[in-house]
Amino acid sequence: MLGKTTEYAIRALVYIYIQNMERERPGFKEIAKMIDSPEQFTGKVLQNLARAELVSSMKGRGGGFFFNEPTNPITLFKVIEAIEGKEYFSKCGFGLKRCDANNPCPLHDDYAHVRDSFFKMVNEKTIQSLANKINKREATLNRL
Amino acid sequence: MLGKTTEYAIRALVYIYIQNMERERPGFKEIAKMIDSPEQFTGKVLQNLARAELVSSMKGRGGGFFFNEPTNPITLFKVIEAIEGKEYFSKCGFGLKRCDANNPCPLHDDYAHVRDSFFKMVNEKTIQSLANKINKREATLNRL
DNA sequence: TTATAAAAAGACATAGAGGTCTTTTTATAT
DNA sequence: ATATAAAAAGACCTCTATGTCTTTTTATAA
Ligand code: FES
Ligand code: FES
Repeated sequence: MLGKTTEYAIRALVYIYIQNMERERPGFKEIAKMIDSPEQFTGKVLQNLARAELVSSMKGRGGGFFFNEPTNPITLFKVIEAIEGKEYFSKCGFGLKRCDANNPCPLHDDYAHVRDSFFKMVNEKTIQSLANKINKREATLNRL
Repeated sequence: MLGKTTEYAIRALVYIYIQNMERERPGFKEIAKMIDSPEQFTGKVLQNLARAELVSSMKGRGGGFFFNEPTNPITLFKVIEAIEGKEYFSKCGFGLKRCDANNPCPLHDDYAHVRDSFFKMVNEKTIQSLANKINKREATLNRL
């Protein structure tokens, strides 16, 4: 459903948050290793996230990526929006120019339901909630 | 969610089915016009669908695309499978190599639910059922 | 104040999706 | 038989997602 870029972004932010809890500021090479993503490309993705102010970074010795605290919870939607664009959850599933409930495509009723539950989910889940699941060993960050 | 190619494919098949009910065998130029898709590319997509035996075609004067009757209902899943590949509904939403409920990613429970309702939908909806909605004027094929 | 370690930046490369153009094949009507 | 109309095929093209390589900037430690 989501592009690889967005997947890397979410996993990277979760890892950064976990490390921040240990008072660490990981760099992109370490992050890429831990989330199993291409190193340089992960750097680029993090640059974009920093520009979008979803994460902070410091250059130089001892630098790396981190969240300013207190951090407002970052929903997955914010990450998706920043990378895939604002229209991601309003497109017609049948491919029409616009989704319009008043002049629907033949898929509209069912598709809109699925799309909206996806939308609901990414608005409920946050980088922080995913990180907590991993810290409680209820879920895994990677499959190395 | 779905690629443009798949969207064209579904709309094209629906249009062909509607025309077949009127004893017509539309060609790809007519189809592309009616579903508002790029002409030549739509031809290619239909070639692939014909190879996958989701539709039949006849060359030569009076030729075009059609369904052999009696046609088994074609689920949207069959179309998606033919174009996007078999893994479309089994991927991990967090980007891990495999989705595994026994060693889940932190998104698994919620993502799998959304993914499975999408899967259920595309297995219930058929080219025929969408075409019928359009014929009953309950939905539109295009937005010209 | 110099060396070092880190992100930022920019140029480039690759693959796949999406799309166009031209030629070939084939069925039908005349 | 010949002209015509249609899909099939194949060679391209373009754009976007994804990914790599090299250089620059900047903060810190020694
Ligand atoms: S009109 Fe197609 S999904 Fe709403
Ligand atoms: S393990 Fe990630 S969705 Fe199932």
